Amino acid sequence: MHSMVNNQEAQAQVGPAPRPRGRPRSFDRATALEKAVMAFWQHGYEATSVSDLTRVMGIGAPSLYAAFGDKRSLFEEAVQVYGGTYGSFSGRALEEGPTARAAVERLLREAAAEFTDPGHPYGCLVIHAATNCTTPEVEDALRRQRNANVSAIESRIRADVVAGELPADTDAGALARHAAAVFQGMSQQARDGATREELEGVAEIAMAVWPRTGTPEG
Amino acid sequence: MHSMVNNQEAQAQVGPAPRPRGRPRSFDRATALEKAVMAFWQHGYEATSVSDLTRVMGIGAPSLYAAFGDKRSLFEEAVQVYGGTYGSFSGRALEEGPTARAAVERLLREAAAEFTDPGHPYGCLVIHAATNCTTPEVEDALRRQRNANVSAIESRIRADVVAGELPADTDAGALARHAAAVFQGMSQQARDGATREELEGVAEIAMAVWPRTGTPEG
DNA sequence: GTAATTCCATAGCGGTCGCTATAGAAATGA
DNA sequence: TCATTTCTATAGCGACCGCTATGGAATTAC
Repeated sequence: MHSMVNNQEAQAQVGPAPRPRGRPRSFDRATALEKAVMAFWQHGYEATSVSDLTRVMGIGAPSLYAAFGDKRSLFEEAVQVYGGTYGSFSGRALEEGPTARAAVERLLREAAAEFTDPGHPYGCLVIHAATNCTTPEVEDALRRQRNANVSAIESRIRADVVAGELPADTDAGALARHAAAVFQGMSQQARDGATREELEGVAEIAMAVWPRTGTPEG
Repeated sequence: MHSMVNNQEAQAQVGPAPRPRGRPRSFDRATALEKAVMAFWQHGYEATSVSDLTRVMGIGAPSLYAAFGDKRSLFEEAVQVYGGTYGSFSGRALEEGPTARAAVERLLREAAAEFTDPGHPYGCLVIHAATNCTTPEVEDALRRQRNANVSAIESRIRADVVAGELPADTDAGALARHAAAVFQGMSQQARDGATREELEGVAEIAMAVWPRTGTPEG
């Protein structure tokens, strides 16, 4: 009974959704979740109390637990929403960029804009929301995600090396780690008050380190 | 009576230190403070409870409050100790480097070693210890310190520009912010498990962006 | 030795944490 | 309308938070 998940949410899009008996939920789940994303994004996992969450989500504590399980599940779901919306630009940049260089350049340039967008908290949720966290599982989950992003950049670079787009002696791991460090540093700078233009300057400077071969310009 | 500071610590090195009456403290203040530095460094300000502190410092709560005021004062003192020891390399690098380029190169290279030293927590206390902090004064204090470091790098670069060591059109602010972003990103990477060698690779790549004039090589 | 002083350990303060039992209100199918 | 179902709000659980009053032990000056 304790760890029982509300199977109402679990089985999405199965059949014509037979109207459940009894009183329906009086708040919009997605809207409330979006509010939770913002709270976690701004204050981090632990510094955002359930009391804070119920206030910004506009619901009572029992409703929160009925709809989202517990605080940790809500956070995990919030991270997932973030990754599918505000944070999706990074994956898109790496996938759609014609070259690794173009992909990373787009990654950093869009990060400058995204990290300083006044429409939401500054910086990257994945980078900051689980730092100084007394729940190791939560901290580790986001750490794994960050390291996976580094690996994704490295894979993109490695693909360009084998394709001859980058020199054969390119240190893909180091180059990827450098890009990730700049990315993460930009997020920190955004939190510390840097403007979009300033971060774009950082991105531009960082891109100067890339080796140029393959398509000789001019 | 409440905000009374122990004037025993306040007036240091004034006269031959007349032995205070009563039972002397039975623990070494500096040693206990060092333990607090480590705890705050590893877990951050809020995630380190007074209970954690008394345990690692090996003293009772009343002793802690008598010797250090309150948790926040202890943290501020810990930050000061950090800045004068483990974190002092950054200031030294900027002061002692013959050129801005050499200074930043030394800054990043020593950061790679310092951030991954197995003898203490990874990364930089100033960067991480006050993130996701519900006490704005604490968070702001470290933010100001980080931004002051960016300004220090910028000043060092600007000095080289006026000295002709760097091109006149050098964007000192952007170059400084880039170095700071790499520095902060390296700290994050260290926390996420990057090795010293990996961070040295990042530092080396990052240094490739620097313009070269003044002393033409060869 | 004696009195004065300061240490420290225990125990507990009010407050907040994440979480939940309870029960009344609201919306359902019949 | 009625009985059923599920919502929500209040209130409170035990645990921990930062912090401190109390009192006995330890060390001092005399």
